[in-house]
Amino acid sequence: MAKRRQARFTTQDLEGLPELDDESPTLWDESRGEVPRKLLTSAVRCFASNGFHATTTRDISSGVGLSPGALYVHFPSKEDVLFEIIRTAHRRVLSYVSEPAVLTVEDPVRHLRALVARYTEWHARHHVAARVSQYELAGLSAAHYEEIVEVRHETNVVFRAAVERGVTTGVFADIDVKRVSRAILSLGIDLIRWYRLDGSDSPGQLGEFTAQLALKMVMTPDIDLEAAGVGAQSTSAE
Amino acid sequence: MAKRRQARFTTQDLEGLPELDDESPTLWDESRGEVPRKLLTSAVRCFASNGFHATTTRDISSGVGLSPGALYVHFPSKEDVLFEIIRTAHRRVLSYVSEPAVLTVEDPVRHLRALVARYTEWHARHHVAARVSQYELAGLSAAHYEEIVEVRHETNVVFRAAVERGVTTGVFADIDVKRVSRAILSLGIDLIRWYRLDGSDSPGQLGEFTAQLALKMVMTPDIDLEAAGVGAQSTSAE
Amino acid sequence: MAKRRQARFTTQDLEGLPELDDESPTLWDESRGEVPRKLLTSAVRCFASNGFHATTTRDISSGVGLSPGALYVHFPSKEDVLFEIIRTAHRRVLSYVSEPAVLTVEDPVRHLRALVARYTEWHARHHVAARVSQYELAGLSAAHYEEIVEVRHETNVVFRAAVERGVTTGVFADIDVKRVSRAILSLGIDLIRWYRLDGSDSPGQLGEFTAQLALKMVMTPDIDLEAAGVGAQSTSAE
Amino acid sequence: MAKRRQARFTTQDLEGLPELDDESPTLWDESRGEVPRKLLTSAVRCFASNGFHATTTRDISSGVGLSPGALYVHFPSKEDVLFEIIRTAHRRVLSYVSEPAVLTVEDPVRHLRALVARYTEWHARHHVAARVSQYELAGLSAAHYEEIVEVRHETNVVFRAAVERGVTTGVFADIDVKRVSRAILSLGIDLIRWYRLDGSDSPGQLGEFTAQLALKMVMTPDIDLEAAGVGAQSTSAE
DNA sequence: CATGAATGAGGCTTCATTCAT
DNA sequence: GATGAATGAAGCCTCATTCAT
Repeated sequence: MAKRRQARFTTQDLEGLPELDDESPTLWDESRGEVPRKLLTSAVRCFASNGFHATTTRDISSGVGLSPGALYVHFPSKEDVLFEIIRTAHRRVLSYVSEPAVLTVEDPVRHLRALVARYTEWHARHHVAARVSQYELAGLSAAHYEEIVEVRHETNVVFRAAVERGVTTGVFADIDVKRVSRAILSLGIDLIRWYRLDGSDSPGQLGEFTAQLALKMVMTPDIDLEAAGVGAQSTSAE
Repeated sequence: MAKRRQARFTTQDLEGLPELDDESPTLWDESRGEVPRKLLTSAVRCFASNGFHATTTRDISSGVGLSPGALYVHFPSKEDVLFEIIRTAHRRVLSYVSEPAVLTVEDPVRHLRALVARYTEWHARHHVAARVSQYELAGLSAAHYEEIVEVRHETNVVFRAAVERGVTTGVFADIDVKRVSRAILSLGIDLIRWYRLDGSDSPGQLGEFTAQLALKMVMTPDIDLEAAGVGAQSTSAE
Repeated sequence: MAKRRQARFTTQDLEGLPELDDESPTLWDESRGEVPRKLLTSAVRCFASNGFHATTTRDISSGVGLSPGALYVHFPSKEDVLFEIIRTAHRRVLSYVSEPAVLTVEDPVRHLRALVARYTEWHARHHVAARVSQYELAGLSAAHYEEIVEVRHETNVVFRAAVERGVTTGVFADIDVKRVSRAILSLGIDLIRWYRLDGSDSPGQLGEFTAQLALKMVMTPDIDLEAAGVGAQSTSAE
Repeated sequence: MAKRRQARFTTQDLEGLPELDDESPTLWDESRGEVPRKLLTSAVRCFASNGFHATTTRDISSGVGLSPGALYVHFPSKEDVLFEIIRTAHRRVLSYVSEPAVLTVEDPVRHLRALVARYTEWHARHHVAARVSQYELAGLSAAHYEEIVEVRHETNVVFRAAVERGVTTGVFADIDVKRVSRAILSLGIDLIRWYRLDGSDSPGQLGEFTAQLALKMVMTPDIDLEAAGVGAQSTSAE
């Protein structure tokens, strides 16, 4: 009976992907000791493969070669581990797109381009942690959730402002700022659903590519189907 | 801290949103009886709010006013309920973008536009079921998962073909078919993360808007930063 | 390592004492089903022998031949089982000493006698449940604890009033009402520390005996050591 | 509901009652170092507030500002700490009522009075440690329990002998020695359930008061309800 | 069909105790 | 002596699932 937790990707499987190993460990505050950082890395992998609720605290600690109770020496609860991961990821993204190198770019085009490229690149490079950070929000307590929502909002504001500036200055086409910003963020985030570091795109390349798409979205005026020289037969088809 | 299953959206909450009520019940095969269909609808809401693993079979059955055992009269297991939901959703999407009204459109521009509009519209209208169908794949058994992957692939092929056709016929710019198709699908799916039926966009409007963005992505040639008339100071900044 | 829970009396041991079997089952509200009542009886025995915290939920349910989880079909938590026991015991005592047959006795002497006899008799007859009810209060939640304190207070009031009446009417000696009432309650309760139904005293006999002691305490004026005809040598000894 | 260990009295609370601070530290053999004595004092408070099983070794050591492992530098186990407390308390009581000043009193009245006064006074003064010593016996190992039972028996014998002497010499009424001794001990012990040093009675006053009650119990002949001048109506009522 | 008590397999967390530093 | 990370053995409680009614 009960065919529970058929976990498609086990910790072992992931161990086989060296790219996953390389990524998370660079994420955590160095103020933490080595063991808690390893636990966070293990948790990221487990949560990303099986989801928060399908991951046991045993999975996390045994991923570091420790006993079940060891987790609680360093974190008050499983939920706190999740929170730590999500909070860190959200903060890192925000600070990565808020660095002076990006913020100080005067030209709206280059500014947005840099923003999107960095945002996308970060999510690609940290796609495992990002998956947890985007898809496991339901595992957070109400209080922790609120805290994350704040950071998300700040990040959104950064993008909306960038698009807005381009429109206001007339460099971009006359587009719907809120909707287009939302779409740009979608492009930069949704890749976590399918991205793999060992695929054909490096994080940097994917960033550039996505930035190009974003620019097309903001710089092109709406396409008028009639004016687009579309044949008569298809006009009626719609 | 962190209460067990703090369920941001409870069944009750969702009950309060009539839009959610209206949507799922239209999804299920009419060959099924009324009770199983109600159970599926209840399950969709629970899975969407709390996730598959955080949802209990009691949540599902009590959402229809039935006792714990009732679920098993109609479904062999909780995982089968999930499978039924995900399979139905995937099939509906595929058939919705494969209808003659779309397939027979000759003009690549109008064809892609219709495709994206429909795809987006479907996900917006059924955003609750779509959330389950996209984010709870990890809850499926390996065998069921495979079955879903097939359908997803077919859907992807439809989009890739549409983009390809535009490029081949020279109607679209000379773009990277695979990457752009992927990005278009991202736009049409990612809205399930934030879309609400009671928001400012109707599914139809969002579909049109997204279609426009997709057209911009396929019809605009790459933007040359130098040629874009960017000022000198920022040129060096990059 | 760890020689935890050496439980002097196990459920089995107690099973051997038929007197224990006879007592508790008569305590519970008949509105409850048979299984919950059996669980309460089992819990009383476990808590009395090992204490609340040293009793496992498994001990309780296996004492009725059920599986570990069965307890939770009938009670929300272990603490609720304790509360139910303590509440029932406290209420029964109060109502037993508040019955018309006692309350309506006009004569203060006979009134107090009846009160003490009944109070003592109840604790003797239900000494196992009473032990839980008196010594395991620390296991209650704050809210539940408050509820019990209320009932205790009511019971205390009954005794204090009885003593007061005797003093006011001049039937008793001129004693300290509060302190003597407290002492009388001590006599009626402390027997739960050592009483056994199979000992030489029946609950009724012990009740009568204790009532006699209580009467001596209220009807005798303070003893003056000097006037008590005590020899000179001992006077200085003090 | 019901939080784990809702500890009505925490170490902090107790810290606030200077009387509690003053009492236990005087109990321990001076042959022990200062740290172990402080640990015992901390343990007494914890065990008294929450019970042995609900007290963690961390509670005890942190109550002295030490780390978890510190306890084991001085005691082999938590149970040994409990044993040390209970043994010390029991021995102190026995020796306190066995001092020459009491034993040499010739007069049975003054002898019993002194015995009860001292016994009561000790329990009042050390009511916190006494609570542990009386109510946490179930936490002891079988071997340790036996050792304690011995001491208790010796103490009981002292009281029984005192009462017996009074009866034999005709100074006391013709009472049931065993039962009355038991009742007297009840009066001297049960106060630990409710006594507080900051209440209206000092240990000495409570001792005197209880001694008076004991004397009334041994010196008064049984009260004959008929002869007690009770009115006719109540005679039949019984 | 539906019920709901019961099961049994964990899952999260706690905690007495150990041990390297 | 003291520390505090680590252990491993439970303990409370949950939950998918079964089955007699």
